[in-house]
Amino acid sequence: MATPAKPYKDTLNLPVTRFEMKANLAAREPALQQRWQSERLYDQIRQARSGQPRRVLHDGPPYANGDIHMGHLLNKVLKDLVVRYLTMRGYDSPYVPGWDCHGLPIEHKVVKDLGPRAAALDPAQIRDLCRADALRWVDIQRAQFQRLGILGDWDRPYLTLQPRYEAAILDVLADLVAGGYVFRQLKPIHWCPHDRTALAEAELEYRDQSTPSIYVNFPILNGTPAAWGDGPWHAMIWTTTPWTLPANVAIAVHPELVYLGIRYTDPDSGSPVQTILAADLVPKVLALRGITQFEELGRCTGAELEHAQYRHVFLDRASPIVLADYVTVADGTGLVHTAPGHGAEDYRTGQKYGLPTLSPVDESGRFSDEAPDWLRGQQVWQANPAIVARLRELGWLFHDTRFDHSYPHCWRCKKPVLFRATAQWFIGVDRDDLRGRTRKIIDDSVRWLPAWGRSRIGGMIDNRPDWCISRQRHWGVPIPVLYDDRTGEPHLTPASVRFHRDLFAREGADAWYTRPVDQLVPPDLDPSTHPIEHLRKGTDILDVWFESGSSHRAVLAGPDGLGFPAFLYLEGSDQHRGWFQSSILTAVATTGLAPFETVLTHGFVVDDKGEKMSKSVGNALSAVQATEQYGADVLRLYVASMDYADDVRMSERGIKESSEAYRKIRNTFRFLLGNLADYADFDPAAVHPASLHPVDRWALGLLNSVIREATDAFERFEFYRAYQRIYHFCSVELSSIYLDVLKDRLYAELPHGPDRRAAQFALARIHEALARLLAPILPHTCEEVWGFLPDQPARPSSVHLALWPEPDPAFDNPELANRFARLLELRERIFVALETLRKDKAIGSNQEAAVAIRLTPPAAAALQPDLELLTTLCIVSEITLTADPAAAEPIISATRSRHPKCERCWNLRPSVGLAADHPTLCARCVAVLRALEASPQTDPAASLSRPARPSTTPGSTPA
RNA sequence: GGGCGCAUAGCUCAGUCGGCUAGAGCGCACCCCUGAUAAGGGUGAGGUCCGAAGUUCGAAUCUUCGUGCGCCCA
Repeated sequence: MATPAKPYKDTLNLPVTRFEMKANLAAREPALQQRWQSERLYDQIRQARSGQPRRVLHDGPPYANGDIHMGHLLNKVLKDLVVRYLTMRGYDSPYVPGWDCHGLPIEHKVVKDLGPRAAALDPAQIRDLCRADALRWVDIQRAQFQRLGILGDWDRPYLTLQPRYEAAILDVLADLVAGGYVFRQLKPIHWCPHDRTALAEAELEYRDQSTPSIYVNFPILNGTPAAWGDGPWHAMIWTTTPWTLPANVAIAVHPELVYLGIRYTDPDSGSPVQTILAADLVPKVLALRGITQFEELGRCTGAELEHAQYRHVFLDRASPIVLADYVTVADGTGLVHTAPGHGAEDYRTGQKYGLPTLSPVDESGRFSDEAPDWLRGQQVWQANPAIVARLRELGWLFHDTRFDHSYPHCWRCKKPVLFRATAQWFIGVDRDDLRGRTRKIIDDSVRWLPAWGRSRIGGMIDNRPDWCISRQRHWGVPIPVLYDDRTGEPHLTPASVRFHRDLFAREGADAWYTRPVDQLVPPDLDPSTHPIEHLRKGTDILDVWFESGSSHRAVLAGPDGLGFPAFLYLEGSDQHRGWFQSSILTAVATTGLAPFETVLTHGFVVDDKGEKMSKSVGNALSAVQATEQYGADVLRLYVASMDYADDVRMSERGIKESSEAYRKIRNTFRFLLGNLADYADFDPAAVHPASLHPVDRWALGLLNSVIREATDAFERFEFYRAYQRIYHFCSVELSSIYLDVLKDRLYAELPHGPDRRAAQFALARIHEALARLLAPILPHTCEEVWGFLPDQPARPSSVHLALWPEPDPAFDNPELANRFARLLELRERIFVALETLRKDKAIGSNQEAAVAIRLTPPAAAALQPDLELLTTLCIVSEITLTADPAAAEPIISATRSRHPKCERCWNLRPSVGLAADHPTLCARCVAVLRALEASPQTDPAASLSRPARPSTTPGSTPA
């Protein structure tokens, strides 16, 4: 290939490598992943780390539904960075991925797809369809995670639908029952009277509806401020659901709102009425009846009305006025009719004040026997007029009109739903002071990263209500309760739950649906008092948060577990409310310990404007598509580059920028490899430390600091710090300084000579350390690079079996580092001078320049010994130094060198032309050529193309 | 509406205890090289440190109140 014009080019040691500049990750990564799989890399790593100290990152299970999105990508890549780092640090760090397989979204979708046919299927058949759907998504998501290069036990994941997992859930439940935490209580839920079924929030469709709107005066018995004078006083409420009035047990006011006690004259009867209204609403409410005049008899805050008593408008019942901060003056009267059996907020208030939860409505939406005679059997909607008429007749009705508002309807039959109290199962968070004990463990025994995670989850634990663990669905783990249909009495004991646990372990939770009752009777249920013919199976399943919250039992605990507690849980910050909380509650209640030592959270993926990604807005990036287009390593680098403690901005442009950074790193590796192709020919140990140039020792000292800082960053899970440091090293310290400076030595010196070998020694060490440092972030690229390193007996076959790099104290040299810092500062000033020269077209490359520096005499004396080093660092032909007392600041001037240019090394040297046999070369190049001619074994072409590893780089044939 | 957070250059990040003209890399513009070549090198332009008020000799940094955005709850 040598052109006659440049015969000397063939005598240079130019870079040679088969490591391609073009990454082609879309094709290369899947091939590598295939290789890892067939070589069973994960198992090899497990074996290699067997017996080492364990550090387990316990995977929080994603929901098995839909393609993975950027949030999954962020989460799983962060986990992988941790696991790979721990593994390289020598820990036994298994990673068992999991999936959350039960729950409403899958069941809802399955039922929806079935349409009318769903009604004909029994629960077991629905469950079969749900299982098939969940498993299908597990397979899809598994492939998508693997495509990202996530290292884990993908052949043996944990699934919440596995019998062994379902058994573990009941194991936890049994312990909670034994601990006295589990109880049954009425709670209002959305209920469709047409379909006679419970509905989840996600199954409601809100649409506008016209309802009654009535204002009712409740007679107050006592408790109004004394200054307001004698009664009779009233409290005026507003409601759009008259049918819930039979369940009224309180009237809620806002503690800080101002209320007025007023007297107005009823336009119909002409008699005066004294009632209470929120001050802001008095004129508006009175205007409904055309009343413009009223008398203010007193005012007070809502807080002063607390505990006042009133009498129900048509029942013989006294109830209190209570405080609730959700009361507003947006609508109504500022006094809220409260029926805990018919509303979520009302229920919470009822719990707070110990009020009864009344719900005299049956499953078809008719008033039950608990309702007054005159309502019994009526559909609640149809009873509204009767109730209004009764209020009018009794004189309590202030006003009656209509109101249009958004009201929930059933997704299936499209009819309005109601809130109806039903018996639900709970975990009492105040039983045995579970709340307080959990709070103490949160405060004292868990490390939260970032630290505010503690106050976040702590506040949630402090304020959370009892945990309702029952759901009226089919796709989940049944609460194994047997009811006596004569009394409704439930049987749920530690022994009974453990009996069903063992059954589920053998047959899965399906047994509950497929086996007849007589095969489900636990040994502690006495058939003489509870005859089998009177037993019926409970139809509730467990809250899926209870399932995933039991993963510490299913995956960590026990002889086959990964180890309890886990070293780390790592999820999005929404899990303070979700998985972290359900996990710590169940773990504290059953073991007294937190299931994790450290909890690390990340923010959410948002778009380039910082707003959340959503399909409907159209700003969501596809994780699957991005991986295909740019490659997993590019996206992994992107994730590693950002501080994930806060929200993480991701955009197409960001990925492109990450892609650029990737190319820079890849090219740095490529240059290193290109200059190490013949490195296998000699023993690095044979390179004498004294042969290293100062710049080599400087670079190796820098490498030490890179290793230390990256290690420190990984230890703190601050991957972006490691990224910034490593990237800066590649881009600035290597590419633009060290490697640039090294080119003359690498290309022009004798191939096996000490100067070139010294450089290669440094490059090899840098290369190896970089490959390891970047292996967690760029597992594919580093594995590829690893295959190009010269073979050594001690090196593992995969970089992922290798250990994390260690700094070599022999290269720590602060004095040298300081010297270089000063020289590099001077170098920058020189470059500014060269730039002027270049603009003037006086020079092209730095090699053509001659630099003159004037310094004060002491400064000049200090620089003198490093003058040659500075010349090398600047890649100029010569630098002259003059002492000048006037040069307070360095005075730098540059010209084109007057020496001729060496045709081989392109330096401008006075020695060019001195040798008669090589009239266009400098003395150094002449000497190198003569040495090459004298030593027959050094054929640079053959040497440079020798493959580093025969297996991956088949030898090229010397020309 | 409440709880927990975040806000420094177009992007990703530094900025110690309150103390120099607020830094780096990328990107961008311009230039060089053509022996890392769909590479490589250089120079340069980019900042209302989210806003306002306060504390202080001095605030990106501390305090308060806002604004925007996120998660969770209502």
